[in-house]
Amino acid sequence: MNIGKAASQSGVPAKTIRYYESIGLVAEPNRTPSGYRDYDEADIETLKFVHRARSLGFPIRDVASLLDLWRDRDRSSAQVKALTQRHIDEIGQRIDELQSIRKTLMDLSRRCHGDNRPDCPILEDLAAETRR
Amino acid sequence: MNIGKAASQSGVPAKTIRYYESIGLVAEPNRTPSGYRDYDEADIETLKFVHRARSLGFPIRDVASLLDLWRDRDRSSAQVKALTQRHIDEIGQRIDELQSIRKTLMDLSRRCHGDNRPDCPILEDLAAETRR
DNA sequence: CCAAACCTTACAGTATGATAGAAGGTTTTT
DNA sequence: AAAAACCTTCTATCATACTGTAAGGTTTGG
Repeated sequence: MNIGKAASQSGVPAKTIRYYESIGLVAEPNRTPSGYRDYDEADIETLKFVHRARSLGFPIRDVASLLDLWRDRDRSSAQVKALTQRHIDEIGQRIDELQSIRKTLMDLSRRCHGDNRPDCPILEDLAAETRR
Repeated sequence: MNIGKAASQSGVPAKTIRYYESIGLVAEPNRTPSGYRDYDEADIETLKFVHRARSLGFPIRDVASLLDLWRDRDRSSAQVKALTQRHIDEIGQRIDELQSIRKTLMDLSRRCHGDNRPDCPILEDLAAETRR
């Protein structure tokens, strides 16, 4: 299966597959006599795995770890769970941060008339308030 | 006031001040006879404004707009409010996305024993499930 | 008076993860 | 057989926002 087919089967664009190969995230596939990359079913499963892990926001480094664990028949589920928990925690922190920012903005926005007059607490606060 | 002082007063690192100048976000300040950047109080206020807007997650492009509005005595508060609302919406979308990912991960994690056994629904799902 | 601690510009590199384009070879379709 | 649609490698660029480094000039403190 050539890279175009592998791309449509796995959901990972051909360009991105080559990129993943170049950074060592996925192994180099076999080649046809003419030099085309030749993917088998196992390769496609790997690409799908990577695609799903990325879509869940795992950074490339973590995807590499997950792939290693996936392939390691002696892994403990605790290792996988720990990695996942770390990622969950990081996402939680990002959410908290964004919510705090959003709340501040909404407070500011609520106090702004939003009409034709120029006075605006949003700008006033950006200009003067000492926050955090 | 030289750039080091301006940096400590405003909270924006000297390097970053020069960067902001280079992209046109802030104006070029006066120079001393020897060529040093020379900042006055108004410059510092501008830098503080930028610093606060950035800390609220406004992208540089939006900070530029806010600065323009801040300086425009004829602005309408509606313009500022609209810009802020857009930013609030964007943050809301990012939060929703992260929460959805987090929920999926927590569901997976809950089903994983997290012990010494190798079987792990997290990996199984990454390998096989067709999601979204 | 001289060394430390500033400052200057210019260029390159970091982080993160791709994506685009060029030049040229291969396969498939008509 | 020719054209369309692939594929190859290599290099560069995007987005976003800085940060680091080198080479050299200026100011400040003891």
